[in-house]
Parts: sequence; structure tokens; C-alpha cells
Amino acid sequence: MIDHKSIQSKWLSEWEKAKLFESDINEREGILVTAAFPYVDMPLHIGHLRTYGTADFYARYKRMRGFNVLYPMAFHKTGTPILAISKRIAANEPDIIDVLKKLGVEDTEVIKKMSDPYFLADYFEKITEEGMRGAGFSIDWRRKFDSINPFFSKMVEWQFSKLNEKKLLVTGEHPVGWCPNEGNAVGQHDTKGDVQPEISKLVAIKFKDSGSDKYFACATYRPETVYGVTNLFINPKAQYVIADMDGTKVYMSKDAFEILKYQFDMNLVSEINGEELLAKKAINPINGKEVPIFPGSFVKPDFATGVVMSVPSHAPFDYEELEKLKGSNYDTGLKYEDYIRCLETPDESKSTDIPALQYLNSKKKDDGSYDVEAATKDIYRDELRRGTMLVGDYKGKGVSEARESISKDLISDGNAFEVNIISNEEPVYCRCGARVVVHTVKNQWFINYGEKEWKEEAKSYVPEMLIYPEKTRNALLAAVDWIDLRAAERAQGLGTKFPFDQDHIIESLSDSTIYPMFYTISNIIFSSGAKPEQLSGEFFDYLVYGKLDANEVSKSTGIDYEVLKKCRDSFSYWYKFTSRHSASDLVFNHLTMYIYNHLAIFPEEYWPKQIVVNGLVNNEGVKMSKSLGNVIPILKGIELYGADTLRFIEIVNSDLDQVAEFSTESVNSVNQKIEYIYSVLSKIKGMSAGELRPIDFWLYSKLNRKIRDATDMVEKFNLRDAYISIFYGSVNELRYYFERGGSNSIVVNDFMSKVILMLSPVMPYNSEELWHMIGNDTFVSKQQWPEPEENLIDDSVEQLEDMLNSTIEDISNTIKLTSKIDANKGKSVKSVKIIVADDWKFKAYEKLREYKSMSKVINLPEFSTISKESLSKYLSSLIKNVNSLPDLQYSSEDEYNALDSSKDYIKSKLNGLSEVSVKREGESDSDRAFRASPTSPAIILEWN
RNA sequence: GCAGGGAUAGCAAAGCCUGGCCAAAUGCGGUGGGUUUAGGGCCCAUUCCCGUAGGGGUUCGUGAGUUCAAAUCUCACUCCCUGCACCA
Repeated sequence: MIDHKSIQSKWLSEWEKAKLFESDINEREGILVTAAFPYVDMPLHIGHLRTYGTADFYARYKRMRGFNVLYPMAFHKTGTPILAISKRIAANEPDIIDVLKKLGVEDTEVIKKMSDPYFLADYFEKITEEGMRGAGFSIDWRRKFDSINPFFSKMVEWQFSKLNEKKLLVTGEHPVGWCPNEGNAVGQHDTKGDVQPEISKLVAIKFKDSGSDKYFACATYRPETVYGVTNLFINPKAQYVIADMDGTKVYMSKDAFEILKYQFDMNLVSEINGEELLAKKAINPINGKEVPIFPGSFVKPDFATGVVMSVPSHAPFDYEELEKLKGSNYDTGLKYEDYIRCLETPDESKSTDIPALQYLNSKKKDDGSYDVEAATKDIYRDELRRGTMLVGDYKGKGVSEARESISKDLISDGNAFEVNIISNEEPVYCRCGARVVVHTVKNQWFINYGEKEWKEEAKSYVPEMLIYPEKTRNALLAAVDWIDLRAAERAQGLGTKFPFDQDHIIESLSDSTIYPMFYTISNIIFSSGAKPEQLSGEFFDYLVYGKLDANEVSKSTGIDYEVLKKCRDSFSYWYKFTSRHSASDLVFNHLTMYIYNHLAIFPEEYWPKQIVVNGLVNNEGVKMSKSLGNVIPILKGIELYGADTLRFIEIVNSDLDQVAEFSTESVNSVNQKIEYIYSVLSKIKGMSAGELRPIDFWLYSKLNRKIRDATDMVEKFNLRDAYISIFYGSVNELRYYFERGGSNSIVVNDFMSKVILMLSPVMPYNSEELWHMIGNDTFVSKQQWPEPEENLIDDSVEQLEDMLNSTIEDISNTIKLTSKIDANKGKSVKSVKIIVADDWKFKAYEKLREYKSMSKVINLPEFSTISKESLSKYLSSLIKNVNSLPDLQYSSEDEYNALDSSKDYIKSKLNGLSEVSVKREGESDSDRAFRASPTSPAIILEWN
């Protein structure tokens, strides 16, 4: 067994002693590798290892390719989650304490102290750093900082002053989830059960009361069906009110009023019974038609406005309700022709002309009742997709187009307004217990990612970046196109004050878009003695644009001239080539904003060059999440499974864009192979050098082919395939080499050292250990990546091994099949004759590959001595695969020698054979000898 | 709804961009065997159907199309997953 722990701690301290990963500018080409910094409201878990590990892999690989690589790290503390957790700890909520305990925070004293958000953040920062060091990340820790650092804030302020200069900040209104009790916005972590309040938009169409100046506000998702309204529904048991909205009096349910008053400026005029409303008539604004008000038992007073327009031809709920009213005081008396069809719908069933009924019929349950919910879902979907308008201004148009236009028209004519509602299936409650409503925030500042020129620039830049995996480019393009206004500031949380509203702080995604630049100067600034306020706008203008000269900036900021120069040199060196790494969940927010902000603020030479996006990590097939309680903190994971093993599984064991599957099973499988590699190393001592045999050349060929191909794959971030070859492939090749009798110490040593080099970016600890075991006293982390020796890649030696193995397989198959023959019952195969195809077959094979025509080959003079019959018989067996015949790199003689010298091996693979002989086709008198063909010798079994 | 991704053998998953060496990698599970074999591990064989000689047949969500040739390209359809605003 390998002692992971001592290997890890040994090399970790060696690396740190040697300051191996502290990088400064030099004459070589530089690469700045950054990963989205971790949010420190909990310890890092093994899922995070994927992103930081992939970045680390890249950093280590590029170092081995001769680049000067900087991989720095920092910590994100801005925003509300840290505050929210501290608050919950202060309130002694048992849930959160449970979660912390599961995450390995056992000490109740420590937990108590975490009611201080700064303590909590510092605590997890420390644990996070420890985890990253343990994972073997090659980080330059001199440069670390966090996002509430006052120096950092100066950079963010500068960023926003630039955005503002470019008129990319705008103000406006914005709907948010809101707690009426606490009077603040609520996000996911502020709600019971951590549900995200979802806001969706409906249109409330105003139907005028025919007997007064008041309006019924009918909220609907389907304004295009307004042509088909036969009546309105209200809930007769509910209390209604008359509300004054900007001078317009509107009927709505009392519950609705209580919710919507946070969204609209409105006053309660008076209350009114639902029953009273039933006597009224309402006028449809689209056609002036007067319609009655009916009681609707299904109308929820707390949903939207509590008033619903009824479209029985297209809404199953409305249809059913009207059917129920038949025979009551509210007998509708509607005849079929009264159901107003406003859409042509695609349902082909001709049982009825009323679409709503068609869909109800298709959802009839066993007891004869309808599944109204399901019918509604179906008709909604189908009509949206394929319905066309039969009436109105948009007659002939598709529903999706008509819906948008009609609601726009209604609104601009003052006949409707938009209503936002919390659209979660279940009501959402704030942790304080109050029900979350929608509130419209006024004077909200936004970053305007919809700004036309900016968007165009971003859209044309995305295709120019290096993006891995390639399909992320599509997602990024879509995201860049889609993103519009984005709130830039908010009322609560940790972070930098918003420059144009000092009571607010900058929203935490917006403050972490250009910060990779800060890594290039953080260590210089921190050790310079400069004060935060000295990092003025001029400082950053000088740093990024080279504006003014260092003397003047030094004068105005008081920062030492040399320090300024150093900052500028460092920034302009490192920022020329940056590689940004994150998990796929940040594509639609952080990465998109990262691109936009860089484009807006930086000169083109410092724009982002490369983005690498990795998938998430599952634990035993299940998504890892705090709430599921299946996260493994990284320090614990390293202790249990070993850092290298975790790294291997998460970084290279699955495709970049796929979910990585972590399981103890995979841990075992990787560990076993690591141990096999160790065991081979200890075996080398017992071997000796000596003359190279074919199997040695085979191993060299495999090795160099591997180096060549795997390097190509790594360059394209095709890490999984590369390491299947480097790790799994090498283990298999070594096993095969020994099985075939290979035992050359020099060959094995060469093979191992190159494989160890290639393993080192993924498994730095064990590679370092193995590297020293084979007699090196340098750091493997500082070595060059191996170069393939093309002249050692030998197709023929590999093809001959393949031929040998497929021949063995054929023999084994044949024995199995023929043992079923009656004549062979009770017998076994005594000996096998292997007959190698004659040389002319090899030649004809080549010619057929070249000409792809049987007749051409048959008529070649060189085959004149061969009987036309056997020649054509042979060629016809090849012709159907003529386009896929492999290029054979060996001769009949080679094949003969390879088989003849491997008779013992063949015997060993086929149990119970007493004799194996190899003959040339021309020397054999067997009537099956003609079947021999290149790569596929004839096989003759003898039974007794 | 909008946007992105997906549907492959018992399961998971590769292949699809760049059509043909694809009955389709790999892992798990199943079956048989081996290993002085408690268990586990490891090793070998086998795991769509048929087959008395290494062969043949039918497959890659559904339907159509392009092509000498389609898991791979085009179109339509059905279903599934993820994100959607203050939340990192």
C-alpha cells in the first residue's frame, strides 16, 4: 500500500521550501491562469476541486512546455450569503448548525463566533486555502486577497467610474421578491427551504364596468384569447375591493390588493362583496362587447388580481366551469356558436368544434371526469406553437407573435397593464415567516449589457477567443446575446460601496469581473506600504492604459515611482495571455459579464484570450449539494482518498464538458493502477539491460505514439482521451509487455520516466515520488514535457502484435464453434496449424488498396504467374471493404516470423494445446490453406 | 415562455463536428472459469439474434430525406435535463 499522506506532506513542504510556484515576470512567454475565486461561506468540497484542479493541470502542463505560468488565488466574500448564514447562526437555527457540523465544523465555540460574518469568512478562507494547498495546487500564495479588501474596492470603484464614463450604467425600475415584514429584497438564501422566488409577468386587461367608471382587471397569460371572452369570473366567496391606481378605479380581490400594493402605487377606496359584483356587466375593450360576471369556484383570490376573463372555447377550466353553471341561476344559455373561437388550433379530432372540449376529451379519466390541468397544459402548448389567429388585427398570424403584439397594443391604449407575480407552485415564505411578494424597486442602477455597440463588440469577439470545450462557445454566444440589464447595486450585503449611491453596495457578480488584473499587482502593492486611498483613478489609468507617466502618477498618488513601474510591467506582462477557468454554471452570468467588462474597460491587447469551462461533479451518481448533505469537504476527501486520486478522477477521468462521476469504486480502480506502477518500478531492479527484442521495440513504439497523440489531445483539452492513453493505456501495455516476456530494464525505465512526466500535471505528488524513485534528484514539476521520438513509432511491429492477438482470438473462436460438431464431440484440439498467406497476396492487397479495382489488379503483369482463379477469389474477399483496408506495413515473411517466434505465447493463451506449428501457404498441402490472407492466416485444427 | 444541452445495447457512458476499419470503446451489472478459492480482490472468457470453421442478420428516441453508404448530415415530431436577475 502506498502511504499517500506522507508522500503528500513530504513533497508539499519540499515545493514550498523551493518556492516552486512563485512566479514573476521574466523573458519567457507568460500565462496567467485564473479560476473563478471561491465564495467562502462554507469549506471547499471535492466538487470544487474540478475547476481549480483543471486550472492547476493547465498551469502545470504549460510550465512543462516552457511557459512562465502564474496561478494565483483569492477569496470571494461580497454579497449576502455570508451575512445570511451568520444571521442564522446568531438566531441559533438548528438546521444551519447541522449543516456546519456535517461540513466538519464541530467546535460549538467556533460556530458561535460565526455569528460574526467576518469571523465566518476568515475561518472558511483559512480552511479553503488549506484544502487548496493539500490538493497540490501550484498557486502563488503571495498574491492572495479577498473581495472586501479595501485595495480591491478601489479597483472596483475605478471599474464603475469607467462604466459610468462610457454611459453603460442606467437607472430604472426592477421587480424583486420582497418581504413585506422586513421591508427588504429576498433571494434564495432568505427564504424558507431555500427556494428561489420566481417572478413571472402577466397582462391584466381592463374590462370597464358598464354601469360605472370602474374597471375589472383580468389577469391572463393569454391576452390573445381576449376575442373569445364570453364572461368574467370572480370568486363569490372572496372579499373584493375598489382600488385607486393613478386615478383609475379597479376591482380586484382584497388578497390581490394586499399583495399588489407593493408593486403599484395604489389606494384602497372601498371594499365590496364578491356577490355584489355578480350583478354587473363588463365591456370587452377589444370589441366593445358586453359580458356578464359569473361566479367561478376555481378563481383563487390570492392569485394575480382575483378576476379572470372566461374563454370557454380555448380554456378548459372556463369551459368546465360554465358547464357546471348550467341549470343554476347563472345558466349561461351558451350555445355552441356562442363559444367564440379566436384561434385555429391543430387538434385533428373532429368530435367537437370547441378546442377546449377536444382537449378535455383527450384527457378523460377512467371515472369519466376530466384532467383539466393536463388539458390546459396541452392546449396552451399546442396553440402557442401551432395556433393561428382567426380574428382581429393579427388575423392569420401565429399565436406567439399575436400574443406579444396584442398585449403591447392593449397596454399602449391604456386597456391593460403588466402584473408581476411570484410564480412558484407553492407560496414562498421569508425566513421571518411573511409571504414573499413582488416589489418594484425604483431608481435601481443597472449595467446595461443591452447597449447596442457593446453587445455587437462582445458578439464579434467571442468567436475570436480560445474556448474549451468548443461547444461552450455557442452557449457563450447565446449568453452574450441574451444578457440585458443587470442590477449593479443592492441595499444589503458585504462589498464595495456603490459610488453613485453610498447607501448601497455593488452587486457581487459585478464586482468580480475584472479582478484577475488585481493578481498581477496585489503582492507588489501589499508589500509597498501603500494605502488603499492612494490607488486612485489615476493609478489604475496608468496601470491599464499607461496614461500619464510614472513620475506624474507618483506625484499625484504618493506611490513610489519604482512600485508604479513594477505594477505596470507586471500587469502588461501577465495580462497579455490569460486563461480563465470556471465551472459550467457560470457561463450565463460570470463569464458573460467577465467578457463584457473587459471589452468595455481594457485596451484590446488585454482582452480575455482563453476560457476553459468544466462540468460539475457527482458523488456516487448524485449531484453534490449542501442541502442533500452529500458534499465531501476537500480536506476530508484528500485524507480519505488521496489528493492525486481525487485529482485524477475529477480532472481527467471525464470529458471537460461532462459531469465527473466521483465514486469510491473509481477511487479504488485508480489507486490500484497507481500501485501497479509502483510495483513495476520495484521490479526494474530485478531486470537487466540487453539486446532489444521485437517486444521492446513494440513498447517503444507504443510509448512514442502515446506521447505524440496524447500531447495533441492535451493541447485541445481532450484530457480524458489523453489520460486513458497515458495512465490506463500504459498500465495495460506494461502488463502485456511482461506477459510477452519483455524484461529489459532500460526499456522499462525509459517508458516509466516519460509516463511519470506526463502523469505529473494530474498526479503531482506520486509523480514526484516516482520520479525520485527512478533515480532523479530534480523536481518533476520543473521538468520538460517529453517529446515523441518519431523514428521509434513503428507501425509494423505494432501491427504484427495485433495480428498475433487477433489470430489467437480467431483460433479460440473457431475451436469453440467447431466443438459443437458431432464428429468432434468428446474430442479436443490436439494441434493447430497456422498458415501464413503467400507473398503475392500481400502484394495484391497493396495493389487493391491503391487501385480499388479488381480487374486492374488481376491484369497487372506482376501477377501473371498466379492463377486467375485464385487471384480473383482472393481479391473478391477483400473488395467489399476496399475503402477501409488498413495500410499494411509488413511482409509475408514478417508475419511468418512473428507467428513462428510466438508459438509458446500462442500455446499459453490457448489451454490444452500440445502443438502449434506455423507454415507458409505455398508449403502447405491443406485444402484450407487458400483461406490465408494478410493479417488473417488460415487455421487448421486437428482433433483427437 | 426564452436560452443552452441531451435521447446509443440490462444500466451508465464514448462515438456524432471531420458519413465508410461501428455489432458500436469503456465501466458496472449478469453468466462461466481460474487464482491453495471464507468474503473481497485479482485474472480469463462470455453477455442483440442466428450459425456444424473465423460467417450472416437486425440495431443507436420517432418519422421522413440526402447518399453507393447514416448512430454520424438535413428537416419535422416526441420526451428529458439545466439556467433565467440581485442569486453566488
